[in-house]
Amino acid sequence: MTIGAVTVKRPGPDTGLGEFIRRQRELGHLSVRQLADACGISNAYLSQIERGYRNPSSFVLKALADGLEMSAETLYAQAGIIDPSEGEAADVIEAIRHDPYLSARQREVLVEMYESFRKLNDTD
Amino acid sequence: MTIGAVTVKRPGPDTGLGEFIRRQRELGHLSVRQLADACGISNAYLSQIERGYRNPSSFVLKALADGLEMSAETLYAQAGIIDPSEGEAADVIEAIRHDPYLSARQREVLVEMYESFRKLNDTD
DNA sequence: CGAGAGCGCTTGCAAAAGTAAACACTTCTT
DNA sequence: AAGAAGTGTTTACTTTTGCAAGCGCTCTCG
Repeated sequence: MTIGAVTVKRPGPDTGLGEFIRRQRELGHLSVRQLADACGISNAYLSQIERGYRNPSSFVLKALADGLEMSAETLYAQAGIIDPSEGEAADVIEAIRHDPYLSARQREVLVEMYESFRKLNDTD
Repeated sequence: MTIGAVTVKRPGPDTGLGEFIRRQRELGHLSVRQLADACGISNAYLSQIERGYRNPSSFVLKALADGLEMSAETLYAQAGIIDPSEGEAADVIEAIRHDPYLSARQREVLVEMYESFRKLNDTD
């Protein structure tokens, strides 16, 4: 929320998961209603989740992972619901480097594209 | 439940998860109260979960996984909350899909590029 | 200037989660 | 036999989830 020139952090308790969801949604250029519809939940509820006022059930979490087109595990790790060590978020660059079916040139292209995406997201 | 000589399946809807939890609990020789205490939930509630009358939140599910000393993933897979295949192969696609810093669209682009590379290499 | 459509957010309520305190039953002890 | 302590289950209750409907705001279009 913005008041005057200052962005104020809202009170909602423990917004770790909510902020993560919001960031993912914004990266996908989706409105609250669009993502909520895609997940089959109400926009009101999604808004509350993102600001940490509601604590989604496992089913809603699953729907959110699907709606965000991401692994449910990644979302659960963010929610602190599984240990990050379980189903470790594998490093993309490492995986590309170790893939025996790619050429050196192809590996280079993929890594560069991945890194440029990451850089783009930083400046959003 | 047993009536006469016949074991009758109780009405509770969709007992897949509940039956799994009960089996695991019995394998560990724990009573309902013991497991419930270990999980920080009420014994009444655990009883209801096992018989499919309640639908535990993600936090309760996590607590149950801990109480049963099993991977949360395994339990979530049983609950139908994650795809059982998730979290196994740490190949490039998995790594991309797990990366929390990419947008859905970016993940899609990277996966498509990777797959087209693989396809190209097949016909060599 | 309206009118309409989009945005995120608030409110009030129905439905479900989750608990405390019982119940009925078995088993072991005195 | 009576009591204590264990088992799983039921009931009555409070709290939280999740939604429909609306609010206030901004932006675009005729």
